[in-house]
Amino acid sequence: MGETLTEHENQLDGQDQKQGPDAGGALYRRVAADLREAITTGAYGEAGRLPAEGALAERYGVSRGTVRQALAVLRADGLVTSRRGTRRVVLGNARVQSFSELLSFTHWARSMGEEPGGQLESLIRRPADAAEREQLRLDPGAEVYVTLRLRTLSGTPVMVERTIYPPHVGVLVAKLPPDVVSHTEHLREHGILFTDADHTIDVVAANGEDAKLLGCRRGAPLLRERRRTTDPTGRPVEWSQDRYLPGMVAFSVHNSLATSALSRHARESD
Amino acid sequence: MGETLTEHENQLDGQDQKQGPDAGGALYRRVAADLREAITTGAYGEAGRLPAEGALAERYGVSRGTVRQALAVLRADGLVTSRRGTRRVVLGNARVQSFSELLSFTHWARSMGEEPGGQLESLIRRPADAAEREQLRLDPGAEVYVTLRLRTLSGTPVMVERTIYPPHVGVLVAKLPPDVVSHTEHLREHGILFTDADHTIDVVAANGEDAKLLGCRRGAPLLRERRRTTDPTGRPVEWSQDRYLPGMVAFSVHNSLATSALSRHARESD
DNA sequence: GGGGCAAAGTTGGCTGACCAACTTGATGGA
DNA sequence: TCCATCAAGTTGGTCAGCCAACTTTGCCCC
Repeated sequence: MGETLTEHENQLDGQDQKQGPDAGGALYRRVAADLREAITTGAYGEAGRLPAEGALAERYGVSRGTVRQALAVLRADGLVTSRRGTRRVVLGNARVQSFSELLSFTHWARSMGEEPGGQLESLIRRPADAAEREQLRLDPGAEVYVTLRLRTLSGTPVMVERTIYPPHVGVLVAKLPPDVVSHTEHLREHGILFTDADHTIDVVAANGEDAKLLGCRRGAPLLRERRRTTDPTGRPVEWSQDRYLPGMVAFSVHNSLATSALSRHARESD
Repeated sequence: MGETLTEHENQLDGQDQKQGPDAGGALYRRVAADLREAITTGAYGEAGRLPAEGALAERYGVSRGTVRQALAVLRADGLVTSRRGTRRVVLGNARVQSFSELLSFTHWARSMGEEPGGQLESLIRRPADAAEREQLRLDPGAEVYVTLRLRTLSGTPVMVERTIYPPHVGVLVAKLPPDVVSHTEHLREHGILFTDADHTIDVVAANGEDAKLLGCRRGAPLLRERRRTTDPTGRPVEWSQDRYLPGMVAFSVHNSLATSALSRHARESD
């Protein structure tokens, strides 16, 4: 009971417990956000112990179940441990970005204080091949929109992005001016939402096109991320293949016995 | 109400609702396992809708809260969507492996039906440098154990593994014969548990040592995975750097607005 | 001092209940 | 026919309570 925190000590002040404009509307999200803040600023120390669930519940004026929900978020992000019988322990200062920073090159760049750029090299419409129909769950005979873009950070080329869009998304992309930086943002404003994504990360050699755009040798190694994104209803909205120059980017994941989402697997035929 | 499933229709048969020897002890884990089975075998169709939470609760004879806990697992694995107002939809057949398959080269290889091998090239004990003390949370003056191993799949070299162990783990590793395939398994039997891991994935060029062991050119691109693993108490037990030959392996992640754990970030200095 | 043991503290798991927010489909009117 | 409205169905979120399993601490006894 002798714990005295200089901050994070009162019960979610602001707006009479209504949804404040800063934090997420749900109670457990606000508790999670507050605890995350407290942890990353070192309020509990490097490997310190968190207060008990009951104590947190009392402090925030919520039920223990809500606190548990909040802590589950932090556990999934790899911020704290979680085992029966003992208090939670701070694991690390893992800064896990928002979902959008992973999906949108633009958001990611801006969050680092860099200026993102994108130049559309080509946009064509053509019938989908078998693999594309499979990935985007399209009927035989359906068409797809294929874009090729060179992405830059503060002017220097970083990544080549090849994206396949299903028709209902492609028509919107096709209407965009070629110098629009963020397709994702534009699509969101037109009601196309991105909620789930599967990522696969490996290494490939640069082909002629990659080499010309990125200014590297043909055959030079590139970090490749393939991504299939779906909307809230589960409908695929994008199938993209991004190729990064080495040394510019790395991908980070946390996984644990509790919640694992990453998997290593043998590369299937390309 | 007209749903008739040929399987997965009764209430978790076996052992009088006690923890069966096959499934996880917790009730929600068994429900999750059963639903995963049903989904991956296509019982609900490609993009079909799952039964309502209430219906599942009744079917399995558990409360709705338990069903929700089970479904949260599937949602985190990217198997189903989850939005307010409508039934859950099957997202994909994502086969997410167990935590151990990611941490242990041996487990991973065996799960693919390949024969893993490992040859210890060197094992030395020396004072930890600043970075190692930081990663493994060691006191100044502490020593570390450094291993270098060449990993093979069915005889062919695949990966070079450099692992830094803190003293309490290193002493155990040092006692192992040089041809032990799975260090992880051996350590687990001696009470060293692996529960949480942070992974960072990027590309590096092979140095002279890599080239000699893997049989590739110096400067050839390798897929690098750096991993820091901790035990249940949050204490670091390993800091490893694995370098894979390209084309042999890829990493997969699922993330969503609900649960995001992956992050892309600019590469800091090496 | 050391080892075993009991008790307190803490998280995991499960239940039942309630309301809010949202989606979908049907109904009915312009 | 088309559109607005409404009602039913469904998931999200929160609460209170209970017990089990586990860890840690401190006590007692040898």
